[in-house]
Amino acid sequence: MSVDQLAAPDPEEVVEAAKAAFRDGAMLTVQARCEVEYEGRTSGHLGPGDRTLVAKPDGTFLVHQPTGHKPVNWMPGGGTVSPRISDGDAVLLARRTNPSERVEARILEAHGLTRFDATDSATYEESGTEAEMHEYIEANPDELEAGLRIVEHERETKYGFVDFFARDESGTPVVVEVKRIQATLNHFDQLQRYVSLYENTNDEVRGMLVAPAASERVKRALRDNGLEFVALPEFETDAKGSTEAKLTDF
Amino acid sequence: MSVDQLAAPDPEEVVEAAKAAFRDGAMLTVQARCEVEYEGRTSGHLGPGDRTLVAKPDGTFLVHQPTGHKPVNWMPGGGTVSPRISDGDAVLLARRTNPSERVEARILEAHGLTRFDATDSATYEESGTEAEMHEYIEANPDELEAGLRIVEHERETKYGFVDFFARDESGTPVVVEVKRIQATLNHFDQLQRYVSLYENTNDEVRGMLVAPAASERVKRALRDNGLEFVALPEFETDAKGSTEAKLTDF
DNA sequence: TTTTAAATTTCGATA
DNA sequence: TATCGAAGTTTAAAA
Repeated sequence: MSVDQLAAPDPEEVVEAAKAAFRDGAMLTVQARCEVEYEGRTSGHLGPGDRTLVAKPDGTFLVHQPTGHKPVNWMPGGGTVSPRISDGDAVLLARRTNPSERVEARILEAHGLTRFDATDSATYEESGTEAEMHEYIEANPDELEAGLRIVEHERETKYGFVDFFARDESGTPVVVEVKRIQATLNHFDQLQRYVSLYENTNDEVRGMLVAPAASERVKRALRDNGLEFVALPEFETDAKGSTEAKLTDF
Repeated sequence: MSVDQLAAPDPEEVVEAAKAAFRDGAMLTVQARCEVEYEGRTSGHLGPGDRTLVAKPDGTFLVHQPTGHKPVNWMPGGGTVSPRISDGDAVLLARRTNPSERVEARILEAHGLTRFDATDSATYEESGTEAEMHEYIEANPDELEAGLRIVEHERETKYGFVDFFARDESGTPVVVEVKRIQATLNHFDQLQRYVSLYENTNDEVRGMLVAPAASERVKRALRDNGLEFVALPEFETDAKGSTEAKLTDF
């Protein structure tokens, strides 16, 4: 069986099970009342409460409260998790270097513990990414503007990469920045930076921000600075249709 | 006891336990071989493999592979998770609206299941944030430059918020952008955007990027555009010292 | 509800 | 190894 469960383990059992799991490359999940300390890029403390702790063989360590998407404390992979007894409690210490940081969970009471010898060779296959949007634009530049020709994709400049370098019908250079999501002021910044680069060497250059949508403030910033916004609403995606379809299963 | 564990539950047991947990506001953790589908802002598929599934009472749903910090699939809180039997398998469907999206985990084989009636009233207390850096600068403007006076904190402009609006010893306006981490080109962009606003109405304006450090590329971009970088190295934080101190515990 | 910017962002690609 | 930009980013605060 690939799973071993312990109910209400005492501190020594927690440490033994954790050591064995890490040695064997198994995932560890602990339901516990615990306190947590973090020290690293910032520092913080979390007082006693019930949380689900997850430790992975790659050094990932997660502390999940009963609500919220993000773990309240965590350590990304690359480091190590070491179990020990301290002042009579089981303590899980996750550490890494570069940046140097540590999360320490003091287990005041372990309610449950599960060791999971998991094997997973599958990789996540995703579609609908910005890369696909690039492919679409490269194949259909007319969708942005009639007569637009793509000259170069991902052109490197002194200060960064331009998504597309193009020319319009009259041959004027056009810098194109593409976003998969609603455009933000930071995206405007990026485009502005690229365009100002070309303006230093070439007076005639257009800047075009392409996204499914943009807020009014972003549109005004673009307009005020002689830049253009092109909406590609067909790239707005949600699961409304498919959700409704599946709901008929019920 | 606040934890109930099942070993190798069959599909009906999984669905019953999940329904009961969601009804009672308990956390649910399942170790299982499963397949996962996502449809929403993008779409994706994950073939069969061993993962740890976590469902929270607020609708949060996480699918964790044996490696990596981020869940391979997830649903943030605010929606619902509904269990059912489909083609003989237990299926957990997490949905939400705005944006409309869904994650469906088909459990091919449940190795373990834990229901956790968790109560956690503690909140995370953190220090070392950008807000604290702002407080420090407001109290110690001389650290940025002798004679600098802070005129306004978080001044709103047409294109966004300026961290500090200040004046130097000779009365020249200074726009100050503060970053807690090493400065990036995007941070330079932001400062450039704010400064260009004032340049339209006032020829004399200085732009100052304040951060613990900056890459050479960022420093060059600032220099080339008449902007300034001020290093506050005392805000570089890591846990090196404290980690080494604690290591003496071993 | 929408917008805005921070985040212990993480992650992947690239030089 | 550093740097840069995307992300199903999430989250919290402000308008």
